[in-house]
Amino acid sequence: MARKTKAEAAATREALLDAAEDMFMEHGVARTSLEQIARQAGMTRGAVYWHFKNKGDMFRAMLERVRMPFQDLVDEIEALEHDVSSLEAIRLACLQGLQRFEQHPRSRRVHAILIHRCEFFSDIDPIAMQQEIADECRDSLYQHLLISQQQQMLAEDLTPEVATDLLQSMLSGLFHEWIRDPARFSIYDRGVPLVNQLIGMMHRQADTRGTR
Amino acid sequence: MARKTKAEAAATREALLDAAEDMFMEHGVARTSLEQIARQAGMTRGAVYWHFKNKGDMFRAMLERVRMPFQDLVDEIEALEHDVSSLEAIRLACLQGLQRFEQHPRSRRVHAILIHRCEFFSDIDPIAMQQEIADECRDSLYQHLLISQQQQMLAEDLTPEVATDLLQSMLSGLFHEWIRDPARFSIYDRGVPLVNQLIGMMHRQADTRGTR
DNA sequence: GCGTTTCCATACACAATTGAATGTAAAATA
DNA sequence: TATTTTACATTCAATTGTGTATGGAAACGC
Repeated sequence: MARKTKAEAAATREALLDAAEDMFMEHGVARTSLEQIARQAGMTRGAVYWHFKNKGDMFRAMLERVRMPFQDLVDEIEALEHDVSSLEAIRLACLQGLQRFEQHPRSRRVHAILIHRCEFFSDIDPIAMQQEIADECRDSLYQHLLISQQQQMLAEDLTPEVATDLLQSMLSGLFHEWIRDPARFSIYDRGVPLVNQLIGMMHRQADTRGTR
Repeated sequence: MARKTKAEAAATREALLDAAEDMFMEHGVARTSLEQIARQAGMTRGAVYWHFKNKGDMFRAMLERVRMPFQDLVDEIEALEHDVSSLEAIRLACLQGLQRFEQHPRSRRVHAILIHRCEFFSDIDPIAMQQEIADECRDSLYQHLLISQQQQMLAEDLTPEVATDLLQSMLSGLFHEWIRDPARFSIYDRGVPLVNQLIGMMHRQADTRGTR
């Protein structure tokens, strides 16, 4: 086979990763062979083994195309409008995150694969990867909720630890329910009221809501 | 090989399922062969193919040993003490469910396998199975929260739909966080304050009582 | 323009599983 | 007790996927 331009080679690499996403999503990671991926991309296994060491290496590369740490969302919010309370920043960051998932089909697909379409294989541990993502989100949430409490924003009977667990669990559960079948409902439409309601309930009561 | 007693045969069937749990948990469903399962149980593949049609059939049998519908939990609560409000019944059923998971290692293991150790294979669709379990739980929650609202137990700004989504998402997220690595924390210890806090916040305000 | 490197196709050897076929001795059964 | 059925073990054929080795033509560096 003739050698390709650097740009062409990079394009086939992307095409291979696209094909991997397709097949992983449709048949699961374990049940798709490298041959299937190659043919889906219009190539042979030779191309796969040229660009990647093996299936695990391919999987890692696929994940690296869609990283989106939660802290980045908060940073974006605070950079955009820097006079919001930390609790409000969290709320907006959550909504922003929901919107991202809704709008980036690649991110959605890859996460769906990570969570529901793969198990152990070669030197890959998807559960540890999920753990890492969740921990990062959780730490970020906790830092900001700690500040919220110091700013007297949290309800009096609510510790930042419980608040973190609540938000983290709710977001995680919402995400899992949605990613199981994204066509079933819009994570944004269902998530917005949940985030607003929960953060509203966490807020120290200053308005007229909740009179007896 | 000598023929076994009916009781002995049933015992080897159970032993095979136990072995399957072990190997599925340790190496994932796709990466464990029927030979590995058989040897783990001290048998050969002949025994496996006698008791089960194939790996998928084995997987189904494994799941059937640990079914625990959420509605059953509520029924138990209401049978035990029949003069509690529906909101309180939900709360107690949640706590009961948490305790079950903590106490029944087999249930924990099988769910961990269903969620994190398997993907598509043969005619099995684990995601659909998770969907089924989640839907059953969700429907049950909704029915009881609807009644709670009719009994004027819910906060005025809280619809039963949002309440259902909140509780379901929170429970689902808590469960997913925990099942990813059950040794990390106790789902009961972390879950009890979450359930109490969330349901407390959902409750129509009658006094300034905190969590308990 | 020439050697070198790159990008990929083709071919091959090897291991791992699967399902089914067959064997068999003891338990059920009548 | 004679016969049938059960509960496995053993063996075999066939498939499938993997990693690697090899080849070739075009792109790249000089």
